[in-house]
Amino acid sequence: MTDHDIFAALRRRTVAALAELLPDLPADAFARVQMEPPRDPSHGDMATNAALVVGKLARQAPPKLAAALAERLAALPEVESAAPAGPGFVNLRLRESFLLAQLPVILAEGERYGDGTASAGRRINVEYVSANPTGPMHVGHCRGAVVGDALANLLAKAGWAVTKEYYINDAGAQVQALAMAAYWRYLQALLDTREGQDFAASGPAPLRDFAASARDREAFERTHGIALQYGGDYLVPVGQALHARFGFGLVPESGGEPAPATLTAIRDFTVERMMESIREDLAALGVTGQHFVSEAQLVREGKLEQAEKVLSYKGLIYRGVLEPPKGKTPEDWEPREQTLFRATQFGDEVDRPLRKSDGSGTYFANDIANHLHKLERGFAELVHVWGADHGGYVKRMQAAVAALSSGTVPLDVVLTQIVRVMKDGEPVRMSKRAGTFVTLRDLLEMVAEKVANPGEARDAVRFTMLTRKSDAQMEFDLDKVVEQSRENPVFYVQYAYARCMSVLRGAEALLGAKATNDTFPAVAAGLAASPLESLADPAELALIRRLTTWPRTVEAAAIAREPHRIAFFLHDLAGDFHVLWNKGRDDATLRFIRADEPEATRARLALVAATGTVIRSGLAVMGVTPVEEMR
RNA sequence: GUCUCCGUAGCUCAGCAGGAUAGAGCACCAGAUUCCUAAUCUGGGGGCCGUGGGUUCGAAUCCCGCCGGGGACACCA
Repeated sequence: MTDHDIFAALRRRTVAALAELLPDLPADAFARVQMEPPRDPSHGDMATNAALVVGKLARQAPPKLAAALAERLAALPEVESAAPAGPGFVNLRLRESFLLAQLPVILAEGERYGDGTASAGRRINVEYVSANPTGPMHVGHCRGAVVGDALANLLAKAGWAVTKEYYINDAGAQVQALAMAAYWRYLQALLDTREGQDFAASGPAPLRDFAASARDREAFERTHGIALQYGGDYLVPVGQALHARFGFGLVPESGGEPAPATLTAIRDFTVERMMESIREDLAALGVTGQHFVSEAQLVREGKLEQAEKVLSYKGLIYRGVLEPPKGKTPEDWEPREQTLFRATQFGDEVDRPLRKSDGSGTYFANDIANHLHKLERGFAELVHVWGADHGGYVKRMQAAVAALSSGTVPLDVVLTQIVRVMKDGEPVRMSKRAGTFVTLRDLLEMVAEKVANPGEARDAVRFTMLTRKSDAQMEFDLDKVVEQSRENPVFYVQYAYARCMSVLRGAEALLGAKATNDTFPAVAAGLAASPLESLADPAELALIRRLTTWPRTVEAAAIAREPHRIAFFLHDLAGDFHVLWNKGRDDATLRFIRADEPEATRARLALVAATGTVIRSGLAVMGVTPVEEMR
């Protein structure tokens, strides 16, 4: 429904009026016409740049055109007055009745208010998190998860048909290294058993020494001639699980390394366990409903070869030797003939290799396969949320998607910057589990220690992660996220909603129902027919004006792929509501519930319910639960 | 060296796909608060939007060059 967006509605009327004034102009001449709230409220409720934008094409002086346009707009039923201003703006003042009429619209539509149709239901694939299944998720993943999830929700609200996706990097060297580390932990688990100890004491010599080396990391690495990449404790339970599942069955018969098939079994088992743990972490964050795509499976299905074929058919693949990167040549650089993709034809700096010297695909090649897979499923737009350290990867991926789709499918990449977790003014670095970084679980637990329940911690984390533009670095202050004060936007917004609920609870007799989160939609809908004429205070009208900007906020944020705007909008909205609440403290006639004025009370309840509706709607996008009561 | 993101009030950050006098919170200053909806409220000071050009009726916003900071830069993912 775009007609609940009164800015869009009046923009259409403006364009129509303009088209009548200037019948010779082509329709696309009005593309840049905007209708927006003016910065300065004294300019009115809305302003349009229409005369400025088309003045040149129409060979008319903007101020003159603005005057003519204003005359027409003033005649509209929604408009109280219209006046040309400045270099060619037209300022509109809306009829109060028209503004007030938006409240029943909001109340009737409920949380659907703000839903968009501009995207016409285009299918969009939003891939996020995609943490390697080699360890626990850390705070960086956490931010990506929250941003991605909120962005997906936002796009869905704005009218896209959204698929949330998680790409599992379960092929390649890193999961091989993971398998070795899990194998090491498995041997350790064996040694912790009676049988294992007996074996280590009296088994066949080479095998015994080999197994016993697992007690010590360095000895294990020496014996196997490898360096363990994943030494974190989180694999200890995996080792135990491997033992429980396979008993002694994974120990190679003659010492030596485990057979490839054994290692594969270990790898699959371990990846599965890691993914389970990641899913648990995501669920704790409230991130669910993702579609999981396995890199290994794409490789097995030959998606890589298919992708190569497509590109090859388009003449975009060749054998060649790359120049060393300028300014910083790796020490072991040597000229090497490789299978290359002509990424430079699509705006990348250099052509990119698709095959390693052993013939297997590079990560990039597999990722191309992943994107072919997406395109085959019919997505019209693709979005990724990546950590900023992958910024250098954006161009080549966009080049690949442009090549595969012949430029018909855009790929947008949202980069999220580093999160520094702060506690008592100091950065928190260490993790009990992973040794080097703060895990997502650590973060949730640290926040949960300070609040009543895990849900509250999840909400605080999600909201806070969205209080910065995603490509700006962020400090996550553990002391502030749970602080109950105006300084904390999470609290500030939640408190506004709680106050809305508090008012509605206080009006139970009048509403004939008790207001709770569950009954809220019915209560709000029931207020849609309230008489509203008594709403006239500037603070009340300011709040209504804010509410009417919700649809355009959703649309703009979705197009810009910037979910943080929802958090800022809610903060502003909460601010308007708190102002009104505070006025009621000074002036009893502005209190929401007035025993002597049932009509005025119903009108204010309608306003309160509309405010609550939009807050709920915004929180839903962010994946945050509204709190109906605060104590 | 190349690419990329960033540079806005003392601090932390917004700035709505170029728009009219650049905003918020904190901090600072000055008031209010026996009653009322105080996990406070009202008001105020404070910025050549890093810098130099360009495009435009109009630039914090778009383009180019500098300065300063983060990140990434052949078979790793």
